[in-house]
Amino acid sequence: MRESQIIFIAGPTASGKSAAALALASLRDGEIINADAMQIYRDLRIITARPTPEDESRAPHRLYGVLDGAEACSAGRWARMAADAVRQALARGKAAILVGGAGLYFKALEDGLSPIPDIPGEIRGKAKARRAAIGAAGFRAETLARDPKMAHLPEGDSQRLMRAWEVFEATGKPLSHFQGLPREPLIEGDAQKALIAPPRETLYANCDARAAQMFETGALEEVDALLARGLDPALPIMKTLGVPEIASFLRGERGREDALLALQQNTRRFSKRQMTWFRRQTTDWPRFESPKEAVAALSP
RNA sequence: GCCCAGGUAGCUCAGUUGGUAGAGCAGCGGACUGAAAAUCCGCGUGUCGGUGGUUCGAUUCCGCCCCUGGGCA
Repeated sequence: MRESQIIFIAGPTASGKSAAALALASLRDGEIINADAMQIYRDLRIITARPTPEDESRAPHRLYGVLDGAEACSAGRWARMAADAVRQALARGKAAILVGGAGLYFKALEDGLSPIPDIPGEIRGKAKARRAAIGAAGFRAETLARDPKMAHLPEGDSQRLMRAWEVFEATGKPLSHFQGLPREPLIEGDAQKALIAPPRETLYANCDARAAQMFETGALEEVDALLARGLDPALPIMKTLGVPEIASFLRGERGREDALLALQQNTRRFSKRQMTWFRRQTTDWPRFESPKEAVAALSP
């Protein structure tokens, strides 16, 4: 019996996932599919640590830089695109190697998401305006009136409260109603999984070094170009790690060194959050301290 | 060498008229169903420089020592 042709490689930022995927792609004759929330946008190659054009040419890479920054991706949209990419790879007789740091994305693909109708974009603005008008506490109360099962959400969790508010606004039914419906996995069969979880010290050192390197290799120019587009600041791409930090430097609000330190710190915090997710949510994934070990374990 | 000011959490500091201490930042833990590189929630982690003394009790008062900064020589 041969191993699964679907492979999941997850890990926090700067853990060496991309290199592991590339190594595996040649060993397993696979196509690499992005499972990262920001590398999907084409505007920010450097700051999202997307594989270089040379690396991308060494094996098929899917879902990298396929969306314009003016678009908003989502876990659901990604999962549908990823499911297609997996099917296509398998149809070509290739392994599908999904790599990324977005735990929710893997979960969405593997378990499926509840069947919730698409919510029109305008409703988001409506929710935002409503919250601004009646305040955080009032907005939470109004949302709980629409969906009492959201009571576990603190008033500060604007995003989840707005989501619940929006779903009711658009469908007339509580979000929890939809969440109670069965979910359908978007892929067939089990995937082979590997979590790359380097020791914290190593991980943090990698985060720091990589951020410094980004500053030396065009990160500032890249963000400058993004800002020049004048996109809606609420778009996901505008919240990419490094964009706010570098933007404030470009505006003259802080020094370059200060911006770098902030990016390094925020990157470390991000990787810590990712590790919390993986540690708690992917308990059944085999873990490896280095990309090398993960590759070895997944090799044919 | 002398004088002065300090030595309290990883950092910057507050404080205790004597009852073993608390803020900010940093850090750590956690939640997570279409914004997830997002959005939130929680948690002081400490030989109060060292050592003697006074005291029922010293981080606090006193002596000596060590260290740091400034001044005078």
